[in-house]
Amino acid sequence: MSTNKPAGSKLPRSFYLRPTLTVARELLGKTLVYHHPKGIIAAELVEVEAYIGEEDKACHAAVGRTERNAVMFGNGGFSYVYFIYGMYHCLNVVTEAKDSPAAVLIRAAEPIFGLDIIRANSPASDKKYTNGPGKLCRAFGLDRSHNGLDLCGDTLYLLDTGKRPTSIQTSPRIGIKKSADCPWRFFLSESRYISR
DNA sequence: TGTTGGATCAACT
DNA sequence: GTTGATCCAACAC
Repeated sequence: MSTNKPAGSKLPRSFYLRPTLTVARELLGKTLVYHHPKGIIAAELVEVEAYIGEEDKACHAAVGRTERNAVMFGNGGFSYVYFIYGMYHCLNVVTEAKDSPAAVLIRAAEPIFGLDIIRANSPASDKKYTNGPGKLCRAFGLDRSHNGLDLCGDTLYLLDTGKRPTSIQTSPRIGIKKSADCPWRFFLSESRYISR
């Protein structure tokens, strides 16, 4: 038996308006859903990182509000997608209330739906499609045009499937040079889809 | 108007 | 462990 869409209840705005570290931890095990032009893609989140406010030197909001990071200064529950290193995009979930700039970077996920589309978006040589923020966005077909989407809308959103992960671990964030010692990376230690 | 470096990844040594 | 690919936002001038 097969389904034609992932099951679960969409996370409400109130989920995102809480403290960023709480949101980051609770995002693990949730299902990211994207209504791609070719069909529905979904993956279960297994690795995230928190970027919190203007005090966090690694957070893009540390330089103050700019055109690029403006969405982080808005209300929680929106997408923040940026382009980096000339070839990759990264997907973030904006958290906390307006004027409290913070976000959670989606680093890795386990594909559970729309594998044919993910495969079509990825290089044929690639075996792991979503074990890193750049690869995950490529697999989903996300780019800067998806910046600022309302995650309480019907294009890009997260589902609570009722799953409650038990093996959550923390570590310092990966790939940054500023404030690299903050243990704000959360991941499911038993997952085979973690980055690195 | 020009320069620089980054929340990455893969392919090297 | 190091490096190249390759774009754009931020900042210096």
